[in-house]
Amino acid sequence: MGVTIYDLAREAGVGIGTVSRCLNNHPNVSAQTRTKVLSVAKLLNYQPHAHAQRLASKKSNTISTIIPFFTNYFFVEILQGVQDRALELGYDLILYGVNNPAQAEYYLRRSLQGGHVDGVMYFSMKFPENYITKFEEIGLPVVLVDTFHEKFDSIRVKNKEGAMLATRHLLQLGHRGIAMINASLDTLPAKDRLEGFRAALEEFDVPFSAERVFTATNGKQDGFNREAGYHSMKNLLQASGGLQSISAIFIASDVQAIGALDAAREMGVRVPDDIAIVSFDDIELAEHSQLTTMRQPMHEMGTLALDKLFARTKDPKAQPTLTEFMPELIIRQTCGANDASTHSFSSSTRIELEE
Amino acid sequence: MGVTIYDLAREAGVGIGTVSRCLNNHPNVSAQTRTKVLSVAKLLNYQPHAHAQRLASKKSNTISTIIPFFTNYFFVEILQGVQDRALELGYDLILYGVNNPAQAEYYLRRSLQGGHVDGVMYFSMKFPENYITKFEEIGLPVVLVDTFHEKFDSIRVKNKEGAMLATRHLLQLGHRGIAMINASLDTLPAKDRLEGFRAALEEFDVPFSAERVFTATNGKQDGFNREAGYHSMKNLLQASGGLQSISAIFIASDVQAIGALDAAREMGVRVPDDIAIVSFDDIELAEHSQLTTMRQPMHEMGTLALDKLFARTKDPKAQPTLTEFMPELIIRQTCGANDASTHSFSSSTRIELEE
DNA sequence: TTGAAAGCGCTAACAG
DNA sequence: CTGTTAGCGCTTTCAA
Repeated sequence: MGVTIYDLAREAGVGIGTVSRCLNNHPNVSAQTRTKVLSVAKLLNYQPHAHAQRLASKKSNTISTIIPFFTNYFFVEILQGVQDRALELGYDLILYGVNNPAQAEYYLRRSLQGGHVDGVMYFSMKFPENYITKFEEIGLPVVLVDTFHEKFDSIRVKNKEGAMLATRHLLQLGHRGIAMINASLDTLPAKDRLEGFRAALEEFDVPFSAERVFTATNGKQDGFNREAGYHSMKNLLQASGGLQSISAIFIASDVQAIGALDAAREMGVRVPDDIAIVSFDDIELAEHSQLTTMRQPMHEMGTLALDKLFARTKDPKAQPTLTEFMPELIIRQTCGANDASTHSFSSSTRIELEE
Repeated sequence: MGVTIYDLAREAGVGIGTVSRCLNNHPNVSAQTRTKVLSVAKLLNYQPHAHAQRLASKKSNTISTIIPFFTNYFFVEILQGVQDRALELGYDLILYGVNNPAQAEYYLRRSLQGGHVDGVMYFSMKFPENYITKFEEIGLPVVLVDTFHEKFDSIRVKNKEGAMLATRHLLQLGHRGIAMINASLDTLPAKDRLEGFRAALEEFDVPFSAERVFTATNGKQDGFNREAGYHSMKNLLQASGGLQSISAIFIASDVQAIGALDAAREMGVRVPDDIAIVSFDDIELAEHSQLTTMRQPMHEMGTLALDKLFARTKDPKAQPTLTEFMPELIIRQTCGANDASTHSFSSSTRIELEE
């Protein structure tokens, strides 16, 4: 069934070592034998056995991506970047979608399996401490995307600063009754964005009130989804005080904002007339919903993640790196600042931080 | 660096064969040695080497998914189904996102590589004829999703019938000037949906006019995306006649419809008052945009696809199967049939984003 | 029930 | 430049 290098060797009248050299473009082969072997290989439609190669060479050319709810479009857009670079570099991408914390550990364990993958990309979740040393011992590269740990290469967005920009924008438009719709504080981005929200309020001497932070607790999910946004918005609008005291909301992600818009529409609340909204991410659909939002360079984050992983396989001992992107305020309709003269307050500069 | 079965064998004082048997739950081992070996394995934190297993057992427990533009949410939702089942069955999922036809063949070739994967899931695209025999010869299982070939197991939706239902709905609402926004006819779904559109018109004795079928030709993509929908809608609205003669549109997918809504809003055209819309897919966001659309059971299609692949590895000689789902009309706001709405959303107008 | 040994298909070191 | 040989870590006979 399978053509092996032994077949090629016999057919071409050479040894298997030579065949291997020809196939792998090793230097020390005469042009003549190379042509010969290659033509025989084509003739017999030879296909190398992936796992034999991997066993012998100790390289899998595969990386795993561990992603919470990859149905969240934020991840899809990052994945597209990863995928594009993976194609160039000849990597296979294993997709591990996580639906609860236990699953994340399962996939981590699976990735740890001897030689299974050459590296792991871990998204948005807090990396479990008890796995840190395991990865260090094995020497399996890890890149963290949208989250952080000092032991590993990390890529993320300046969430706190972004949240400040977003909230500040609302404040500058004159709003003072500002609420926040957030996701689970178990995730780093949610925590940082809350901090930024708070810091911006303080800047403007607006007292922070925990009662104005709404987080939908829909089961085990992290809250970065449309439903959670929908429910948070309902809660917000029904809260005592409600629209009396609140005129603007900072929402932790676009998908949540989309859900929030649905809730608002249902309850006859107009955006931005009755309530202004700024969110975070700038997924493709943000434009459709005319969301004013903080843009993250998702595609670039994806390609960079793979580059970092690749670099680390080359130099495992290097210091962990951290790349932080500054999100950019994209003004559309939901914030109520229609004058299109100002399109952005900050440029998405990229900041390299070596530790 | 890696703990092997030799280490376990030495430590437990048995042979490697016995170790292997214990690890794989083979019957013929004494309970005593099994416990012993297993405890040693735990102690040494043994992790089997994936590729050695795969080389020896000739099974990879991996399948590849070849998907056009997987950023299209339709695929994301199917993938979620595939992923859920893959977890249960212990399969790894390789993600191959295709951006042009040549890439599809590349990934097909890659999947064909000896033992690389146990099966291939091929989405929505026409399966290249010259690869049919290659897969048959190798005996590598293929499942087609959202496309069809008699040689392979296929899963799809009754596109023609679905398109007829959609168009008929518009006709029954009294519309006669009905246009269609379609995607590239290189894809089976687009072809079938056009056929259904046409057939429904004929039923009602409405003459079909090719000029009323709009397909945006944005480069190499298949047209099932938001931008294509946007441009098609612009073309439609600017076409001679335009709104004079057209009062309703059947759009080949939700993502295109979302783009079309953007174009309509931009040009001050109200949906459904000025023009009614019915689309296809019922992705999660269809509800957000209140699209009347044809629902496809995407998650179920995903799990079924993996089941079929699994079944085929068990019985490679079985006749190829075809499973067809009948799409279901979901009535929301864009078609203008508000009274019949199946959802509890208020019939108030869309979010007010116009300036 | 168990140990020993023969591969799985390939890479890479080592002689020639 | 090329053939031979020894693994890579595991599964699976085949005897014992």
